[in-house]
Amino acid sequence: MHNSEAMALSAALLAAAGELTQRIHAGVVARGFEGLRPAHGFAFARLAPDGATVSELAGHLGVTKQAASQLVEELVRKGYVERRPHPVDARARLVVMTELGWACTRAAEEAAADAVRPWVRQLGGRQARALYEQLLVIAPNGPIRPTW
Amino acid sequence: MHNSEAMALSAALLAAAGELTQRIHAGVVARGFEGLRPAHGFAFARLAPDGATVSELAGHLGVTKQAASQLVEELVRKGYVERRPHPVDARARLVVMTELGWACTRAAEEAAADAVRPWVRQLGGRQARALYEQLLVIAPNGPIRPTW
DNA sequence: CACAGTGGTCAAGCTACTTGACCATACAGG
DNA sequence: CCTGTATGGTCAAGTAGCTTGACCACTGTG
Repeated sequence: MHNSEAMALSAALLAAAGELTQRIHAGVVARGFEGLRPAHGFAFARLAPDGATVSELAGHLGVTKQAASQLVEELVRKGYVERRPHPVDARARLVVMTELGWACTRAAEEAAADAVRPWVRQLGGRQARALYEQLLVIAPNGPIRPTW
Repeated sequence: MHNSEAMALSAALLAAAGELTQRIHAGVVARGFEGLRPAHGFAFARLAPDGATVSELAGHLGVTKQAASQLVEELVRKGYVERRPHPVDARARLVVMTELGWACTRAAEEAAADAVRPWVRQLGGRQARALYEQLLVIAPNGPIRPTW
């Protein structure tokens, strides 16, 4: 694969990621969840299983813990998450999603499905799954960096 | 494809794009081009063939023309591009790359090739090309949005 | 030749991030 | 059992890159 092709692949990857982000965000807004940014969705993805601390969130988002703390504060104010005392570490606070947060996550999943659907139609289900698996191979579970 | 899978695909796509951006940027810096951000590379990609106007650049980057103008001003100050009178429209100014700009672009292509190489090794050349072509299908030539 | 549309820049404001300082708690070593 | 260092979290202030708004130069159509 030549240098120029590598560059073209990068551009295509970035364009696809940007468009997808935009579509999901638009879908979430259309479902009535306002005042949120894509970065909040990435935070939800990390919080969803069992909650997380601010520091873990910061690592996941690729920002400082101060920035993550501000983001959490904003989500608390809007009712999507709440801070609870950490069960085993009295320094830490476990951030968990509220029912509203879960509802927003479900909306995001629906929006993601809507956004991906035309791709599946164009590629076919088999190739769409191949795309997914290829992406998993090359980016196992790295941090998601909302800002470049 | 279920909702949760669509979300996972999105996350994988975003993680891959973010990691790739970071690697290319690091490679460019390592080759001696400092004071640049990834967004500048996306600008170069649009300027490379025949130059472009500020408005075209703004459309490509998904920002206002004021922001694009500031970005161009910065690149001019650092010697990567220069503004020339537009050949057919006296209102417009054609932004073209200098020799330094071309050198930086070549460095970025090398860095992109370095970043993509491990993926090609893991996936195999055949699947890597398939990945590229799948991405072209789903994101033909949309704008690149550096910031979310 | 009037006038709406477009290309570009200047200026001011906003927002999400950063760095720096600080406190509370954890934990390992004397 | 202290003491020193590391870690989790927040407060405060500064910053970078974007936005909106205003404006001028030029285009092109009626």
